[in-house]
Amino acid sequence: MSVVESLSNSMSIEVKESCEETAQRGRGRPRDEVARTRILEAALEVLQEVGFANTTTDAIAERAGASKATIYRWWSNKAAVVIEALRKQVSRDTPFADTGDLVNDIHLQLQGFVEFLTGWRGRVFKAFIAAAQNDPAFAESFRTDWILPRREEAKEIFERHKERGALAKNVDLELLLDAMYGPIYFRLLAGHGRLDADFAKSVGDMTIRSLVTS
Amino acid sequence: MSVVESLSNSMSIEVKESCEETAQRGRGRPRDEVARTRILEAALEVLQEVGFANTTTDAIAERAGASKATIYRWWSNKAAVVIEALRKQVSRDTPFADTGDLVNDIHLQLQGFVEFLTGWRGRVFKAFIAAAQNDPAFAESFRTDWILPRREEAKEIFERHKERGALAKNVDLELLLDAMYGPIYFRLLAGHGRLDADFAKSVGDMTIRSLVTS
Amino acid sequence: MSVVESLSNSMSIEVKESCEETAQRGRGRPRDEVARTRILEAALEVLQEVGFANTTTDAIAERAGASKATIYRWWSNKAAVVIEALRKQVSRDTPFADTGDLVNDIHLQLQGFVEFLTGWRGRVFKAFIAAAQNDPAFAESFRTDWILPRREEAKEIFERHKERGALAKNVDLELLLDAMYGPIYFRLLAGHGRLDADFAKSVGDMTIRSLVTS
Amino acid sequence: MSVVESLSNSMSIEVKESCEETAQRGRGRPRDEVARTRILEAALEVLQEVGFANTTTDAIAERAGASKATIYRWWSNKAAVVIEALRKQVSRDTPFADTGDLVNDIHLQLQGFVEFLTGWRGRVFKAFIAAAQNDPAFAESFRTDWILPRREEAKEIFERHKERGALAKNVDLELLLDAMYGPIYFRLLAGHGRLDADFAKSVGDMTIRSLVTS
DNA sequence: ATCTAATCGAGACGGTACGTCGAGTCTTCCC
DNA sequence: GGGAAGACTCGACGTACCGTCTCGATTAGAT
Repeated sequence: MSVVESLSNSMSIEVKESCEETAQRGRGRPRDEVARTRILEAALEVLQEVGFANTTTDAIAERAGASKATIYRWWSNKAAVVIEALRKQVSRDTPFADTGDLVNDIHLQLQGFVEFLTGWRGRVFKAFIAAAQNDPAFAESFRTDWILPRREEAKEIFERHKERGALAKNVDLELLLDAMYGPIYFRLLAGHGRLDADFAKSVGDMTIRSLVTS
Repeated sequence: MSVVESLSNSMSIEVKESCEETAQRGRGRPRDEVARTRILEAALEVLQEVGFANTTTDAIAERAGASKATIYRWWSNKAAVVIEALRKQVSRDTPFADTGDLVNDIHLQLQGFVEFLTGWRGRVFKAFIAAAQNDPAFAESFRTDWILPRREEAKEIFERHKERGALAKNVDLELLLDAMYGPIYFRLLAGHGRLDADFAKSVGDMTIRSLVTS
Repeated sequence: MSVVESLSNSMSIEVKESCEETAQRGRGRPRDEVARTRILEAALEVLQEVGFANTTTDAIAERAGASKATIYRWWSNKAAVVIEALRKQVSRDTPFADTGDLVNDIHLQLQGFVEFLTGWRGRVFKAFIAAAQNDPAFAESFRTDWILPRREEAKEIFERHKERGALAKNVDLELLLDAMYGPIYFRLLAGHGRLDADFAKSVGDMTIRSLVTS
Repeated sequence: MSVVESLSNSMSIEVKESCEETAQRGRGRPRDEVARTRILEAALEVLQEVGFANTTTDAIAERAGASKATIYRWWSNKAAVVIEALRKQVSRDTPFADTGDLVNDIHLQLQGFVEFLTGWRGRVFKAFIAAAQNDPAFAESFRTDWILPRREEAKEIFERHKERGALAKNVDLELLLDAMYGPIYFRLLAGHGRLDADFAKSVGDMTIRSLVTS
């Protein structure tokens, strides 16, 4: 069983497909957008079923009813296909809780995130993070499109808690968010312990304790 | 089959056998500990030079002056060798701090870990985590040969702090460790913020605050 | 899976496709007949230089400028390649005589076979037979890829002699072939007597005598 | 599944074990003759069960309750052990038939030989012949100890038939014997057709036909 | 109504690494 | 010093996957 797959994806991945590209269409047969879609769907299915390491381009091609040549014509390598497939799936989860009560917000948010990770989206999300470790361009996208917007959303809410006095002004929000999410990411990726509602509760409690004393 | 090897954290080539090791020594030629050490060292060198993805068992074997068969006799696959090699080095270069002072221990440990992650070993470590997400066998090795032994090491020290009364008896050590390491893993993998001594200090402070109130 | 390939005894690199070959040509890149030829030639060269026991698939692949995968796509194992390579050469250098005269055909064929066995290919052939005794898979290849095709070739010619009336209809061709080749195999393997043109002549004479009276 | 095993047995095989060797016994523990016997018996058993190609020294050692070192101390390689083990088993079969009637003698002899080959001794005999192809020393022994004595025996009987006038004086007995045994050896080793009483009968008939007309 | 060029499915190809297996050697302890 | 146990080096095996390539068949815009 092969373990490594991330050879030379240091180069940027061509994913952008702007609509106006059809304008410059030359003479020949136009790109088959159906095939493209089938390939991405197939990639996601295979990925979910067997994991990244056991995902082969042959398997994707076969399931998509496409040929490997078609895959490699449009994506530079296996990782690029899978990553583009993942990108669409990991887009949205529940918005940050905003009940007006700090303790409640934290607990609800952690509960929701753990729920999101438990289930098939968790598997995909793990693959998503893994992919980001191997490809700088994808890592950038991971931060910009996923991590940062969600942190901004959370920080806005925490800012309101600060204004209400529920949260001390001098609390480092970056650190607070790391304290909340870090342990959950850790268990997700290292798998050394259960990742369930109880754990979410404990992490929330601990986070809150570290705040109250400050 | 994974190779559990939490017997001796001795840093050198000592063939010294502790009492319980003589028990399992039957007849026949004993395991060549020198070869074992050479293999781990070679793995580390290859890892450093060509990166995780380009590390091959043949290269390790050749550099170690050992045969592939010997590698596969003692480690279930390439991943296991590489993981153990790196973990050994960490245990050696960054043993869990044991100064007798809880606060100090936590800070020192986090400083050491962040330092470890800054540099080429950090890149390798990220590759490990990525690989673990993709391949169940690798994930198992990663947990068994890296995560769990390190945690055991830390928990023993915390247990002593509990006995001394520096730490409340009812503290959940698993949770404590997640609180310490989680934020660091998070920044390592998501890259949304700096991963330096200051951050380590902040995480340590926060962890300790959450303990004092409990 | 053994590769039956009794289609074209063409001695060169012709990619010419006969009528029934187009039938099995589906879509996709067609088999590279040049590579196939190169592999068989390389096998023969390696065989000659280092002997059967020291012939490796890697060596054949490298010399042929092919990949091992290609070899194993078309031949079930090393033995099959080597057997086919040698058999092809024999069919080419020593095609079954077809002069129209039965007596002549038999004598020429036995002369050619004895000549073949005298020299390096005789040594290789002995190694083949030895290997066939020890390994069922090899034995199967040896029968399918060597013995049977050669016998079919001969039987076709004998059938024509039957139609011309030179050979009685009730002659058992299997037995006839055993009578011709058996004594030669016997001396080759047991080495109890000379294996030369005189012997071939004598065996031919004796075989013919046994036919005339029948 | 490995096919080849005959690497470097071109060197002569040390088998001689004269009884007076015990006289020159030195200081240490004397050779364990029981172990030697066990090894040879084990070799024969393994050989019969799995064939030469699948016979491993480990398997022999394990079954014999011996160690590989002991095997290699007394035999130069795997072939040497197996050959010595075989040598004793293939020693005797039925003596050449001598009924006074030439036709009868030939048929009886061929029947007996085919019977001998059918059954477990046939398997061993095949391995015996195969071994002779790879080792000159063993080939010599095969000829001297097995082939030639039996041919002499047969020739004596045929000489008496000549004196009685049942056989023409000018018949080449060597050739006659090759005609009788060759086809049987051929089928035994190439396995392209049945090797049974019917075949023996046919070969006998054919041999006799070739004689009568001469 | 062709011609021409880009695209598609299929699948063979060179290459690289994998993990396994067997041969024959060596090292320890036991007798 | 022989023998059992078993770890070691060496080298070939056959497999798997990657990314490239070459076919014949499609599919439009250009001529």
